[in-house]
Amino acid sequence: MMSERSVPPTISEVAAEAGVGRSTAARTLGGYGYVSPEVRERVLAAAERIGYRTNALARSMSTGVSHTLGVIVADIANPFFGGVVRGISDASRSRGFDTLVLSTHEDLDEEVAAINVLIDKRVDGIIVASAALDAASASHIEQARARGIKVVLVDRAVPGLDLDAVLIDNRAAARGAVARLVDARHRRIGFVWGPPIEGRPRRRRDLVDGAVRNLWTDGERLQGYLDALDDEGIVFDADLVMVGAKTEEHAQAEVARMLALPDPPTALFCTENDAMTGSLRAIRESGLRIAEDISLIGFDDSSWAAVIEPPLTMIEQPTLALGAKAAEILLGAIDAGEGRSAAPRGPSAFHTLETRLVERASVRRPRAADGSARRG
Amino acid sequence: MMSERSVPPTISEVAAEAGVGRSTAARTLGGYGYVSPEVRERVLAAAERIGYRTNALARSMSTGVSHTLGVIVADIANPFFGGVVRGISDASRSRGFDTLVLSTHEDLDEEVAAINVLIDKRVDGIIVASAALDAASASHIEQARARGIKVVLVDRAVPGLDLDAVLIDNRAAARGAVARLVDARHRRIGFVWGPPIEGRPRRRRDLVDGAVRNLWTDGERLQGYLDALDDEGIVFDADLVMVGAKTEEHAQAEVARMLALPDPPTALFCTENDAMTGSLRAIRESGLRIAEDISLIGFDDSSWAAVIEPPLTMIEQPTLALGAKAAEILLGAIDAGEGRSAAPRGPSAFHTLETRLVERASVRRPRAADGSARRG
DNA sequence: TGCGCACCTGATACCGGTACCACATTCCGT
DNA sequence: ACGGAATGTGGTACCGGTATCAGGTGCGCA
Repeated sequence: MMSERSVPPTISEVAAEAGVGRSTAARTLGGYGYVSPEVRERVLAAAERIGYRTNALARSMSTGVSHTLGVIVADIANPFFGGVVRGISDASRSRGFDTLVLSTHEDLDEEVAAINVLIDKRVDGIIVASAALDAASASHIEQARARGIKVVLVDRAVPGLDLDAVLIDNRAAARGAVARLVDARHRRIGFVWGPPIEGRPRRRRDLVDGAVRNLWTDGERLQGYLDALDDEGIVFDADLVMVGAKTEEHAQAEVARMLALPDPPTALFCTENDAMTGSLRAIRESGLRIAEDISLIGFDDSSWAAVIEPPLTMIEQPTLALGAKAAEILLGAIDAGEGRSAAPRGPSAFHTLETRLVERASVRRPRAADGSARRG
Repeated sequence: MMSERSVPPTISEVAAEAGVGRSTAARTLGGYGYVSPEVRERVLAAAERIGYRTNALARSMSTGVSHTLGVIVADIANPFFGGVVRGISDASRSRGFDTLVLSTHEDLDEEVAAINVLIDKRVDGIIVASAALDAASASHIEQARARGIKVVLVDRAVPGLDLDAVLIDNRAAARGAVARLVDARHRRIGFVWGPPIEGRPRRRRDLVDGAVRNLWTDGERLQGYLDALDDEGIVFDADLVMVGAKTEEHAQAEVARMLALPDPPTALFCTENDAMTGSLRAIRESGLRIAEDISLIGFDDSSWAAVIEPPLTMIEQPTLALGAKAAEILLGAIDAGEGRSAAPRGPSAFHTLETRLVERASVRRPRAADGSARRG
C-alpha cells in the first residue's frame, strides 16, 4: 500500500526502495532486458510496497505509441453509436488499447477539432463516423493520415477517400425493406427522413442530390428506396418523401401531410428511429391502425419495436459487430504499420456487414390495393 | 501544410525553420514568457508552414496535468449511460478537457482494472458509476484518490465513501410512482426487476438485503416501493416481487408467474427498460390489455414509451444533466485542488437531480378493486 | 594461472515539451 | 558617460519512462 502522499511514486523511488539502480528497476518493471531472479523479486516487492504504477504518459513519450484509439461519432447518446462504441471499446481493450471517444453533434467543424485533439494526444489510430461528404471536405482526415495515424471509417463511407470502411449496405437494406412492402402489394410507399432541403422538389434527381449532399447513409437509403420502386415499375411520387428538418416533430408533420393526400400512402418506410416515432404519432393522430390501415418498416431495431402492438418489422443493424470489426481492422493496420512506415498495406476496402430484416407484424396487404388485390 | 513524412514535427524543428532558439519557439507556441512581435510572427509562420501541433503527451509530462477526465460506466451501449456520458463529454470539452470512457459490463473486477488504466494514463479526475456496494469493496477508488485524482460518483452512491455524488433520488421516485398507482386504487402492485436472489423469500428484510447487496439503485427503488406500500397500509406480498436473473426473458417469466397467481397484480412497477419490455411481452401473451386490465409505470422514459398504444406513464431521468453536473463538480474540484493538495475542499455531498413522472395513459383504476371501488 | 565469456547491473542519452534563469541588448535618466 | 532597469533571447535542467551500451563480476576451461 502506498503512503498518504498525493504524488504517485516513480521508478526511481522503487529503485531506491529496492536498493538497486534506476535502470535495473526499470528493466524489471518494464519487462525487458536482463534481471536476476533475486533482484527482480526485490524490485517487485518494493514496487508493491510503495504502490508503484507505470506512468503510461511517460512510456508513450519514449516509445512513441500510446496504445490509445480515438473514436469520433456524431452522438454518443444515440443507441446506434452507443453500440458501435461499445463494440470498439470491448475489442480494443482485449488487445490492450483504450479508447478516447469524441462526439461531434453531427458538425463538421467539431469533427475537425476532434481530429486535432486526437492528433495532439498522439493516438495510434482513429475510427470515425465522418460527417464529411467527399474527399474535399475530409482534409482533416488526410492530415491525421499524413502524421502516420491509421484511420478507418465506420457506418459512413466518404466517397473519394481511400480508406478502409466498415459499413452495412444501406442501399441494399432499404431496397430489401421496400421490396418487402411491394411484395405485400403496396404501391404508395412513403419515405420518412428525407433530405433537409427547402420546398418540394418534383424531380428524383433533386431529392437524391439533396440527400447525398447532407448525409451519406441517408443518400444511400433513399437510393435503395428508389431502386425498389424501379425494380417493380412503380412510378416515383415526390409527395411521398419527407423533406426538411430531421426531427421527430417534423417527421410527424410530414407524415400527416402525406396521409392527407388525395391518394395517401398505404405503407411507410422509416429510415431512422425518430422518423419512426414521429410517424407513429402521426398515424395515431389520424386514427389509422398500424398494419390494418398502414404498413410500416423501420431502420434500427430495438427491444421496444418487438413489444408494441402490433410488433414492428424492422431492419436490424449489427452495431456491436460494426464497432468490433472496425477496431480489428484498425488494430491490424497498426500492427502492420509497426514495422515499416509505408507498409505493404493491403488495398483499402469496404467491409460490409449483414443487416437483417426482422419480420414481425406491421406489414400487411393494403385494404384496397389499386392493383389486383382487393379488400380483405 | 506539412510534408509527406509520417513523423510529426517538433518544437525544435519549428525553431530551426524560424531561425530562433528552441525556447523562444516554445515560448511563442506555448503562449508563456516573453517574445517580440516580429519573432512571434516568424515562429507562428514557421509552425504553420511545417504543420506543427503540440504533443499533448509531452506537455502533460512536464506540467503534470493531462486535461483528461476518466469516465467509468457499466455499459456505454445503454441509452441511460449514453446520455450521462454525453452530458459529461459536452460539459468537459467546453472547459478544454477530453474524456476517456471505459465500460465495465457491471463487473467490479473490470472496474478495478479501469481505475488502474485511468491512474496509469494520469487523468486529472474520474467520474464513476460504481458497482461497489460499500467502502470495503471500493478500495480501488480510494487508491485513485490517494494519488491525488479527484473522483465523483454518478448515478450510484457508495455508502460509506466520502465522495461527491450526482444522483437522482431513486427511492423517492419509486415511492412517487407507486403512490400514483395506489391513488388509482391499486393494492396489488407487482415490482419488476428485483434482487437476483435464489428461491422466493417471504420476508421483506431478505428482499431488501438481497437488492442492496447487488446494486445500489435497485435497492433504493425497492425501498421506495416498500415505502409507498407502508404509507398506504398495504400489506407486502413477496409473491409480487420479481427475483432472479435481470434479463428481459426472466422478467417476462416472472410477470407471467405473477399474472397466474390466484390474486394477481392489477399494476406493475418496472424499474428498468428491459423490465418493462419483458413485462409487456408477458402481458401480451396473457391477453391482457394495458391500462384497462393492468396499469403500468416504468423507469427511464424514452421516445417509444410516448408513441405506443396506450402511451406509457414513465419516470424520466435527466441523463444529460446528471453527466453535466458531475463534470462541473469534478472540474471545480480540480481547479480548487490546483493550488493546494489538501485544499479547503467543501464537504462532499449528494447532489440530487429531479426526476419527473411523465403521466400518460397506462395507469387507470383496476377493473375490480378489492377496496371500495367497483367494476367499471 | 590466465583468458574468454556468459551473466548481470548501472550510466546515460534520448522522447518533446515546460519553465526557470542567465545573459545580451537597448534605452533611459542623471 | 555610465549604472541599472526593461526587454528579448537562448541555455539547460527537469518530467518519468525506454533502450543501448560499457563495464564489473564470477565461472569454466585450457
